[in-house]
Amino acid sequence: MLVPGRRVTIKDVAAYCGVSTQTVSRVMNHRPDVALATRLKVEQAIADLVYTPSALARTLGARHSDTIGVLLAGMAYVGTTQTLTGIVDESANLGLTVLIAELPEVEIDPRRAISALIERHVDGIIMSVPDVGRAVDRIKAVLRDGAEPVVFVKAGVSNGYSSVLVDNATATEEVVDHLASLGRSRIAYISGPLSWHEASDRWDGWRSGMDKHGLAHDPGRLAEGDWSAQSGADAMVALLDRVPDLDAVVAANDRMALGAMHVLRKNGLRIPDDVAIAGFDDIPEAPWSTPPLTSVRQPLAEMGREAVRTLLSHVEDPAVGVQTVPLRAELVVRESTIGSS
Amino acid sequence: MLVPGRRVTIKDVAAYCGVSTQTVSRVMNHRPDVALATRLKVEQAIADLVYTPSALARTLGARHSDTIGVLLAGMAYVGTTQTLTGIVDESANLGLTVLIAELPEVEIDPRRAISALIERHVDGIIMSVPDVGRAVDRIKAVLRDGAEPVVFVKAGVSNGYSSVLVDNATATEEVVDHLASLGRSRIAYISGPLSWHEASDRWDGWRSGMDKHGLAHDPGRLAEGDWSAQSGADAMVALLDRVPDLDAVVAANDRMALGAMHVLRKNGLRIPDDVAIAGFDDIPEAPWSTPPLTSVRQPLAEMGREAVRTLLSHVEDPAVGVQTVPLRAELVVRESTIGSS
DNA sequence: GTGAAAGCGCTAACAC
DNA sequence: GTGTTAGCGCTTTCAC
Repeated sequence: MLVPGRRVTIKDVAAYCGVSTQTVSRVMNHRPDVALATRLKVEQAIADLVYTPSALARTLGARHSDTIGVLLAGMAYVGTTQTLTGIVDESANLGLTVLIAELPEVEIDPRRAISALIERHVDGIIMSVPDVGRAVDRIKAVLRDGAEPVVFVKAGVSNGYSSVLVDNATATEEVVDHLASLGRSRIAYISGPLSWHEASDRWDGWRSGMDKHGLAHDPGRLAEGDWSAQSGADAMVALLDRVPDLDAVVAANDRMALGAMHVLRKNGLRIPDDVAIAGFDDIPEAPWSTPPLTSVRQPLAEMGREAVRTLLSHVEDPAVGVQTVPLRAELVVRESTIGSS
Repeated sequence: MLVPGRRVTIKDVAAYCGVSTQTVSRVMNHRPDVALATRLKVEQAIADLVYTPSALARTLGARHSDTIGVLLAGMAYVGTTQTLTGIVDESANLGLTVLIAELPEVEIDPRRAISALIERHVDGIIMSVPDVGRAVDRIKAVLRDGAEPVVFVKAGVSNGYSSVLVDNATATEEVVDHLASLGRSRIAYISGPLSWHEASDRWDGWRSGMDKHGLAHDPGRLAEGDWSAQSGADAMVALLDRVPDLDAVVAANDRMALGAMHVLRKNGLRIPDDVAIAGFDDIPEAPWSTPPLTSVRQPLAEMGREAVRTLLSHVEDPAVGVQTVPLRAELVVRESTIGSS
């Protein structure tokens, strides 16, 4: 009974069962003021005609879309996907649809991507973009003042918008605490690109941790990578050259830690006997490296869920103030720092 | 000059510069039949008012959205993200927007997710869902007959829809060829869940490869995992018990291979001297395991791009026939099979 | 409880 | 070249 090629509309349903389109609309929106007999009749018609309502038309008429936009950058980076999963899950729970706009590269002008979301009448936007260089500033510049509520995830604290994030500095400090408690004192650091806010926060954490324990953290003990395993290996080579007597390494992410472990092993250094090493992210492979890697686990999916809830609070009450939601990261200790037995 | 809270519409722009909405529409769509002076005037007005056209309204009027939908399942699995990146990139190149619907779990009823896409008037849909159990059949059952063009990625060959995929069986056969050429003969296999089409294809490849070289592939040499590293470790334990003299292992993905390597090492077996091992996927960590892991690299991003192009060919010419686009996977040989020097 | 009318923001088809 | 008239499919507002 389908009319191929033509969309089944609310009018078709109305005509099919002899009511007005308004009544069909009421049934679809579960409004109470419809007689039971009518409701049944309409529901049958909807089923018979395989009617799929148009979200576009609904949004246009209703002035809200029940849809939130997500600006994503660097989907290839660890974690982005998990955050997105949290966003999608929680949105489904709350009856929201998620629209995704991807920035192929972090440093690209976000104007078009954000427009794509606004053009589709999203009720609000979650910015899941690493705070690199002026990326977040550029986003803020594009946002029409206050037209749509916005929440940042993993970035952009105290920029005038709400944000959900973990305290990278404190988490890294805890890694240093852990190593210091094990008696390590000559601790080197492999950083991510310092243009990344996350990287510089973690670096801060390493330094304040070292300070706390009265340990040296001169620039000679720092090497900057680009998050890749290869860059971690390169950084390790440089550090071994500059600090031959180091007894521990903290890496700003797990991939760089894996690269560094490779180099340590090549140089005949035993992990953790000679050099202890810890990463950040707790990627799925971390427990399966040789030896299993101590790391910091961020509640990535939970951050996504929290971002949705925070955004919704803004959508429902535009007068609500800026909120900063800090979540705790967790140190996961494995053999790369404590050894096996 | 912004009117806060109210959307700037085409009417505002038209009134602002004293032309009809139609003329504004023409300018926005880069139609040639507009006088240069008028065009300039309108463009200035658009800039002045910070006008963002409504994609919703445009779609409703134009009867096409220039938007394609992607049904995604198992974003946590390796590769899904890369395929999505390819889809997003190529879509941007072709001036298309991508709408994503996520299935939280593979086995969930896809009806709602597909509806969400159709409700938003997508011009076509890419199904990026692993072929598990009856998942693909269920999708086909939901599709309104031929209303929207559909392309499957990494699944669903010869189901009446176009599809883009790699030949998993042949790729796995090449892994066996490689090991056989190295003189390995007692080759065990760690499979993914056999309810997954991809897993059973790879298993087929292992068996036909073993057959080709006259090697035994009895069920005792097969262990089934769930793609996780832990399950690979468990499988390896079982295999060592059943086939104590094995000299090589093929795993259906890299994570299970990592788990298996862990167990081999725990048992004092040297890789690859005693046991060679190969995985599948070539995850970023594969070159950095101990030893670096031989694996099979799929052109995941390219599959995404190809899927977009194939879908577009259907959108542009509804009469075009079903297409099957096979892409080649590539064996990446590393030390886990050939040793270091 | 139900229906009629107007409008959401845009484009297609036709005038001029 | 440009404007006018109808919609696209739905929701709102206000009748009855």
